[in-house]
Amino acid sequence: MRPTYMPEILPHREKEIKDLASVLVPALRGETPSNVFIYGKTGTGKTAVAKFVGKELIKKGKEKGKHVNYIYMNCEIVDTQYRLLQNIANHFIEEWNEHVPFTGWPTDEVYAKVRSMMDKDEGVTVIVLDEVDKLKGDEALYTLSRINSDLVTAKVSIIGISNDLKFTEFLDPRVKSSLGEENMIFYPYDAGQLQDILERRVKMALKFQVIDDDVIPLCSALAAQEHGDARRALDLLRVSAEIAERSNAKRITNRDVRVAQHKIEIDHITEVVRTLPNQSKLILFSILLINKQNKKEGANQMMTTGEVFETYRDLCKKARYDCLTQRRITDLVSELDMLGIITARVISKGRYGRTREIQVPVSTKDLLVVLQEDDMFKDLANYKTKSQTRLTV
DNA sequence: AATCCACAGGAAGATTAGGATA
DNA sequence: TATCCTAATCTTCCTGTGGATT
Repeated sequence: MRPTYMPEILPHREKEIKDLASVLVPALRGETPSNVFIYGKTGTGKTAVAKFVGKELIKKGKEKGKHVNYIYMNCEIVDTQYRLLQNIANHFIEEWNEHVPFTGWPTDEVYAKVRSMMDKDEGVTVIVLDEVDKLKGDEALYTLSRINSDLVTAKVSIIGISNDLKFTEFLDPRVKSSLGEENMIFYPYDAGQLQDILERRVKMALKFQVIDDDVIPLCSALAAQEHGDARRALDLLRVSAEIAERSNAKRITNRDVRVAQHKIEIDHITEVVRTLPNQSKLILFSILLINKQNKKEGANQMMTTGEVFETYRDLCKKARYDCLTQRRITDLVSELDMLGIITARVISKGRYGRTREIQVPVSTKDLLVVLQEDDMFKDLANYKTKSQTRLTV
């Protein structure tokens, strides 16, 4: 049930598979397939379909005695033009016993190498660029899109995959028209389809009857609410199973799913917090401190931008850290709000001004622990807010 | 109805980091 | 390696405002 597992059958994506296959089919006749652009939110099966069709293509190619190359690359990892070309070159290395080093060669020489290797290979090459929007600079795409005109015998077609619908808007028009010969959109799964996917997976992964009847519908419903993300649904089920297993339960129940969802959410927020820039961390730390103290005093659980800024400034002084202006804090606070770590909405307290009312919805303890992983907060752990010091003095 | 608090949040310019280029 | 460019970050200065209070 891990996200890396690639099933043999992709339920409810038959049409997409057929569409993509029919675009790529000319490759089996030795012709150049159109370039394709695939859009779709996360967990809608873009990558899975692309890989699946690729595998089929190679298989069918072997049957028919046609040689087809299929290169899959994730542009989040292979994110520069050089690495892209190098990766393509590497694909041919085994066959031709050539060698391209990780670094050192000028990019155009690698390009020339790729070209000559492809021509020697004489086949059709399908290049899949997953998450193309992560690629740095559109130069790389431009190079690839015009590679066909530089080739003599070989043929190349490109499949671009992105979850950003607006991605092509910022692209060079030439690249845009050449890449977007065919467009495909993957729509999110609905709750029923997710349920079906889960059921099939469960049959393979879990023993019979270890799962309560309402668990799968619940997982699918929760995931469907969240943009119909199949990966999310599977994660939910897997984590539920792990939770049930850990507590030595015989069956996975409804409650495990609820716990699992909470855990996934916490994990997600924790990860976001961990990768926050330092200034934002400091601000969050201030908010948490005030929150903690308010709770202790039984005061109401909200605070204003002014209070946060005051505490933040003191913390900066203590930690000998550069202090930003309140204007900037305003923006960073609303950024934290957008990330879903805190809730901040503008309210008016009438005569007493207009401010943001800031609240911390998730467990303060978890977040404090995460923040204190950072050395910066070691010294600040025992810091007391103004009003608290006043109390002790 | 008028006042006025405590900020929100826009505009424009300064500073800075990182990457490209010569 | 030095220099230039760009985007992101941050500051300064500013006007705007919802509604409890006067």
